[in-house]
Amino acid sequence: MWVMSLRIALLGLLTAYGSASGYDLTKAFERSVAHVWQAGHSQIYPELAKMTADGLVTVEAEGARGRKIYSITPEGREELRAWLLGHEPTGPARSEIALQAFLLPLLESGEARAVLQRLKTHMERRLTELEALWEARHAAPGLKGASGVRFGNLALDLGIRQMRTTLQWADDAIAQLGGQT
Amino acid sequence: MWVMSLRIALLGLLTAYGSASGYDLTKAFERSVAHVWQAGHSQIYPELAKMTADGLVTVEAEGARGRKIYSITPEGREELRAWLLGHEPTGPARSEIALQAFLLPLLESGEARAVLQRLKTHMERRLTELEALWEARHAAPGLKGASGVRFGNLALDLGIRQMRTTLQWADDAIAQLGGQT
DNA sequence: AATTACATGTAAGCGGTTACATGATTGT
DNA sequence: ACAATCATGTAACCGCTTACATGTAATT
Repeated sequence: MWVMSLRIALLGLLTAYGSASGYDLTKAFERSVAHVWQAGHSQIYPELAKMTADGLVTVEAEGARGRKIYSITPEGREELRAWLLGHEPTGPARSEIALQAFLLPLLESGEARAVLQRLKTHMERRLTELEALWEARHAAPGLKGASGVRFGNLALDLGIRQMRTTLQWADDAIAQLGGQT
Repeated sequence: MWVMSLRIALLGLLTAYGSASGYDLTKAFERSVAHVWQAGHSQIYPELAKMTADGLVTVEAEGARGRKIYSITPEGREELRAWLLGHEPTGPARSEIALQAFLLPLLESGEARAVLQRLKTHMERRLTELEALWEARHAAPGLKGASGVRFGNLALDLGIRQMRTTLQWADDAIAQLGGQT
């Protein structure tokens, strides 16, 4: 039962925004958490319903177009707090890049180099996106959290660093292959 | 349809080992790929059955205790090759650490620091394990791939680098929090 | 009038985890 | 005899993706 991270992400967003509809949360997901976790509306709506049943959120009001406005309850706040303070991250994230890295020696070195090169191009594009986001955040005022740090900046920093590390790894791997052809 | 990475991992292992039973593959998973991808026997046995039906592997022989020995077919080899050469890695891996990082500003800085510290301890332990594995691999002769590189070394290198990066990030995040208390 | 954006849901199917279930062989 | 390991499978449940389905309000 203790993975349930969609729940946690939603509680986090509700804490940050105060109150929001399922639609708002879906959009907020796309804009922010999406770099770290994905979820579509078809997953979010039923989850909000379950969370309402579990008393973690409530329907505060119903607006135009059937819009339901949710807010977090004290129980929800407690659940979020408990997760943040007590959650032990489970085993290594399953990463397709890592799997590709694992299997790469099965290719001959010329092909392996081509794969790494393609991977690099892909990652460079992503890195540029993340860096642009970073710049934008440091120019415009953002959503503030309890400790005054902008919401999501730490995660963005982590993402950028990991991308750079992976790029460096790809470079070194290519260099190594080159020496063994 | 194009995620299917368990299939790919199994084909990769079968290529490396030549032939193996479902049991062997399950054990091999635990020992090697597990740092990158997890799968239990309850997933592997049915998948091998499906792969047999799809002509990617064949039951080469049946040994003692109902042991079925699988080997890869030319079609299987082709499938693996196509994936390695052609697979575009999809969006960012969903990582629990990253989600925690994202939500961390919702805690007050003392608590956030404690969470980061716990995360660090956890990651330091994992890093030590990975480094021990690295040392072991450089001492003992390992499984060799087509290009002469030891199978899985590239992935292990990537894992170690990412772990170090994440540790550095945690240190810097703690330092930042310290300055804001 | 037509299109876009808002807004909410359900259903099918897949991948993955945990637990259940069974039995043979080897080592102590 | 008993335990551990070998060896294979099934069932229930959950999380996630894709697609289906419906309707309202604002914009052009």
